[in-house]
Amino acid sequence: MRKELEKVYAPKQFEDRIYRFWMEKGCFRGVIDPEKKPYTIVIPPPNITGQLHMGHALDETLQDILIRFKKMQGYAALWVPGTDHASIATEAKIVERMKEEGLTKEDVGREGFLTRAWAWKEQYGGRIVEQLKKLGSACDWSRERFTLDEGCSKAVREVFFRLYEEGLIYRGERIINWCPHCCTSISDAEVEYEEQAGHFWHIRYPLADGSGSLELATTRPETLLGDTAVAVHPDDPRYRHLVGKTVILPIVHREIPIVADEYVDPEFGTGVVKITPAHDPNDFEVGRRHDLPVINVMTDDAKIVEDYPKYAGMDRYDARRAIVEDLKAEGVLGEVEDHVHNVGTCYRCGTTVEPRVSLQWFVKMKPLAGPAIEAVKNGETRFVPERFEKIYFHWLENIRDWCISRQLWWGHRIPAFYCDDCGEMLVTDSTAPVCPKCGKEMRQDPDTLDTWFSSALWPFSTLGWPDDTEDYRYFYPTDTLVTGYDIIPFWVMRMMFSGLKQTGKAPFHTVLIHGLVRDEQGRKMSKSLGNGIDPLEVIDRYGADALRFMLANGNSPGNDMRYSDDKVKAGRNFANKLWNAARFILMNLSDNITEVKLPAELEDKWVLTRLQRLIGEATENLERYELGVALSKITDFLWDIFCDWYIEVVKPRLQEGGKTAEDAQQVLLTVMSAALRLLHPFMPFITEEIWQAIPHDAESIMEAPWPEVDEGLIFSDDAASFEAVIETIRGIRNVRAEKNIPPSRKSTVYIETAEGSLFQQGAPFYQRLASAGEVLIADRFDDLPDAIQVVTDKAKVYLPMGDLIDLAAEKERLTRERDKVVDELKRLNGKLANENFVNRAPAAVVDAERQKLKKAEERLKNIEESLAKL
RNA sequence: GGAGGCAUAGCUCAGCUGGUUAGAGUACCUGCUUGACAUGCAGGGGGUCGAUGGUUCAAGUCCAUUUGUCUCCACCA
Repeated sequence: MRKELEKVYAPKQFEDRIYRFWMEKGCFRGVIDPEKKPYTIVIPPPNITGQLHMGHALDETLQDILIRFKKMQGYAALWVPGTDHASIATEAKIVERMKEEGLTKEDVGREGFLTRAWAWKEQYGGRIVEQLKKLGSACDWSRERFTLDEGCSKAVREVFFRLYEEGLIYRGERIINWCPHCCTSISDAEVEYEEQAGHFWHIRYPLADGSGSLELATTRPETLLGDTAVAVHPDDPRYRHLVGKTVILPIVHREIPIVADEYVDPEFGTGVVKITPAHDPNDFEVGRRHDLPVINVMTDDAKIVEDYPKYAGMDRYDARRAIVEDLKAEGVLGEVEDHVHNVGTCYRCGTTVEPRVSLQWFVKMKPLAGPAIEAVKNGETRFVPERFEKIYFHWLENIRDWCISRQLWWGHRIPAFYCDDCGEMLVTDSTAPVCPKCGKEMRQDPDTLDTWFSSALWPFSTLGWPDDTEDYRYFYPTDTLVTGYDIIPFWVMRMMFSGLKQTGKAPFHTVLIHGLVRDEQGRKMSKSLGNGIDPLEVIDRYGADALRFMLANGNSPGNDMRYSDDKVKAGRNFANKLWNAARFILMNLSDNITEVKLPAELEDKWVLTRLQRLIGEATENLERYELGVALSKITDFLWDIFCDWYIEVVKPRLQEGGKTAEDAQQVLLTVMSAALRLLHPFMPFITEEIWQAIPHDAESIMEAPWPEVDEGLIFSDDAASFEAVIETIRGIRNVRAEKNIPPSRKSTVYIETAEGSLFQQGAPFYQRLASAGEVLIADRFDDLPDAIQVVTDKAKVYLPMGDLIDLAAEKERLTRERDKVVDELKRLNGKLANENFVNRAPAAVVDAERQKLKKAEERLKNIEESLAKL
């Protein structure tokens, strides 16, 4: 059944309705079909704490374009949606909320806390999903997943067991990044560095034998409480003789050794370094090499521990001030320099990270990184654009073991159990194991896993792995992963090594990387700046299609883009244009019009030829992930070729009625139908709404086939002829505009040409499109009145306009044109006279130049003949 | 310290593996109640493609150097 189109393009009136229609029809469902090839994308699962922002909007739009395109191309397309439990972010939210009630985690206990967290998830976790729907995302919601659901949890445990069995997961005391605010360890990838102004305090450590002192410099004097050595370079002549002696640690007055270690740079500072293995990653390594004790001086929330009564309970910065004062009092403080250095901060809360030795679980990375590097090197997986492979390699080649335990409750609990009696440890799927050694009840590790541990399994855990499901067999490996460059190290890399390790296959063959959406001034959109643009507001004002247009148009892979209201408006305007073109066609469409088989007129052949070219090019661009290029070609075609030329040219035929009108209607329908389908991946709502209104086969445009090039509708010569007509019309418009002649003032048009039949076909258009009165065509006109002249390579056009004609000006204008053509001829002749060019350039290029030369020569001849008549 | 991006019309940006006289949107200027659309139509001005050098018959496109700018990584205590 055909529907009417409203007079005004008002996306709000149909976008939600159409989304429901798709849902009810099951258009988004990925259906296993052995006859088809699968095409799978898994969504980068947004955090349940999140709201849709422009970054999501871009990410989802790109995925949606690919899914819709592939589906129309006949693939069994599946887009798996879902959300991420986001352990730190969510836990922080819940803790915050409890704080308002005056409660802490400890007050409610683990069970109570998790109950609250799940309740929160039920209440708010669906928000972002609803927002994705507003965008038009063609996700298979029947397969929606959550990183903490039963299936994902099973996959997580399975991977944990496997890696543990192989010794790739281990528990140990290592130095890790600790966030004193979130009170948990975080991984290297979760640390962000920022420049901070600080100081460089010089401190003298007296030698134990009283023979003097060693001066060193530090940015963190408070850590001296945990110093267990000072180090110098083994070859440093200044200090070599002191190695093996001891110094007295100021304030604490502990005797600590002087060690020699290559790590020390003699050129930097005084060439002496205090070693605090518990609070600095490098010092930790030095400590291991020299078997130094590790003294932790801080609590979980970065306060000084009770072993140092004078500072106990002081926050690390207060302790710093106090210790500096005490050093001064002790007379060991030297120079204090200003110093700018980079400080690690928690990506979540911005708190300065405290490196800290602690007992954590780790994944051994080296054995996993190798295959992940290899898979990209050998092309099993490729990045678009390619340059991001470098970032990927860099991370994997320099990777350290991954700290996966988090001191949080919201997440996948580590399946390890300890016997408090005998110290036995057991990794098991059982929920209440007994100690295999002493038979006692065991206590489960209180920690949970890094959120990214479960995200890393997303491409296969969502498809049923570790079970051998139909989905997994058919849809895995997935095809394209779409994500921002900022999460390559967090996610892409980890999915790669996890997929390769667990499934033996790379989880996807292509990683399509996009950039950030910045604000109009080019700044990163952020909460603190308050410059974020809410995509939902934009959709509310302009429609989802306009927003999607803005995000896809003029954006190329890997590059950042700027949001701007004007760009969204451009999208809305284009939608409006398309809307009105469709309305125009519907107004003029007789019953039982079918798509064209044999185009009748020149303009029909032209527009169909251009359409075939568009189909070929847009398809190729899409296949190469050049989405923005494809969209702008489709837009240009619809607006310039179809609306501004074809529809205008064909209006008189539609008025006339009869066969010629029906022929035109067939072409209008053919072109509209194909162009709608080409545009559909980018602007799904409006294309569906129009699709429903025009005669159509498939019930939904989503089920319509992607257009293919029809060789039978390519008419190169006719198309070229029509271009000549267009050129002439443009020429007439130009001179009329130049002379400010109002359209109401018509003029007889004399066309002097050797190709009379061609221009005869174009004759009706001059009246409509070039304000022509009578049109006369001949090989030669004698005794023409004075006229304005338009000269192309195929014709001389005369516009006798009585009082408007200034012969001297005409002569000048034509002379200028002649000079231009002469210059061009000179250039072309020069090029073609160059033997190197003719011999070495491809024949096609040389031919094209010869064609140009011919055209220019014709044009020059015509101009000169015209001039002669003046 | 290392790596990379970007630099093209006033503004925002396309320009794929080098091949017309470098494009679009927007802004600007001039006309237009052209019965689909003023969210529009027609026309116009505006760029020595950051700089220098090189490769090539041919460079916005490839190479080197350089300037500005942004980002990522490392983090010398």
